[in-house]
Amino acid sequence: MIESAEQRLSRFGVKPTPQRVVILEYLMGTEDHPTADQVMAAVEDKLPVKMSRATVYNTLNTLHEAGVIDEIAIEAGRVRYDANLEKHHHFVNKADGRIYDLPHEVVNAISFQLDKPFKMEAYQVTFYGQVAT
Amino acid sequence: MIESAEQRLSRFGVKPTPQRVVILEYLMGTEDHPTADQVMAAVEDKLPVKMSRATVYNTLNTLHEAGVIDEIAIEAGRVRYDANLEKHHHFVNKADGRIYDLPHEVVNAISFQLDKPFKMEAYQVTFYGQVAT
DNA sequence: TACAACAATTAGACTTATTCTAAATATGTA
DNA sequence: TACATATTTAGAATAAGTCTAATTGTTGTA
Repeated sequence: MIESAEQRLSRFGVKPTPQRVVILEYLMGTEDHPTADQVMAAVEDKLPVKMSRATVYNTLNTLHEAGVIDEIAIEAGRVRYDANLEKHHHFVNKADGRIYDLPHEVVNAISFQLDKPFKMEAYQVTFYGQVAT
Repeated sequence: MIESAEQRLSRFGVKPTPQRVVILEYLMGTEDHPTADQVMAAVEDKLPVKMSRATVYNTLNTLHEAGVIDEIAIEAGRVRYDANLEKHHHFVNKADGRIYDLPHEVVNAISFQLDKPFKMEAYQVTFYGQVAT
């Protein structure tokens, strides 16, 4: 059974206000990794009253801090958001900068050695290349 | 023998103006991954006349487009620059966002399978965690 | 139900990073 | 030298994101 936006918010202890639900629903329903601007455009008509820019940014930050969504900084100059909480990697299309999620299993095995001062908690592989159309 | 900034610029077919040399020298001489602002502060006194903000940004873009330096977008909101052209990976210190270069060999082996539309040209591993002080 | 206490949202001003513009300088070549 | 081209410049403009202070919504308790 697929989790609803409300359920996900409750699971992370974030009160499900209409604004938060609408934004999270959008993020959970897209394969893209939208910027704050794109989120704002997408939810414009989803509530009786257009929500303010501050609310969109506040909400994205709140959701990110609570662990409900991920922030992606791969591209210069803007942050993108990702509701896919499964461990995964990214593929960046050099042609247009589009970012694709890759299931965690595309990396079958990785072995590395981090010495002395580095204590690794997580890692992520970013692939760059072309996506055949 | 270590390559000078001038030599590197010529190697990439970029005319070595004083401004470009000064900026590249700074980047080649630091382990950090400075932002445009940090570059600007660092080169402030290196030429008889303080160079303009536009020049710093222009130069960083020119160098990046020519392949002389890398752009790093790991952190939200600002771009960092890296004159280390060796293949390498990154370690992000969760505490302060500081980015460390890791030699390419810390990843001994990686095996992955990218199917259908993805044609990989490069990959990079980003590690997140703590750096012991 | 009524109210205090707190949480969330809002418009718009503000900040910060970066780009643009048009003029001024420098450089290279005939 | 003289012209074309490339580079640098100051400052205005843009874009992404944050802050402020006021307003609205929600919750728990008497």
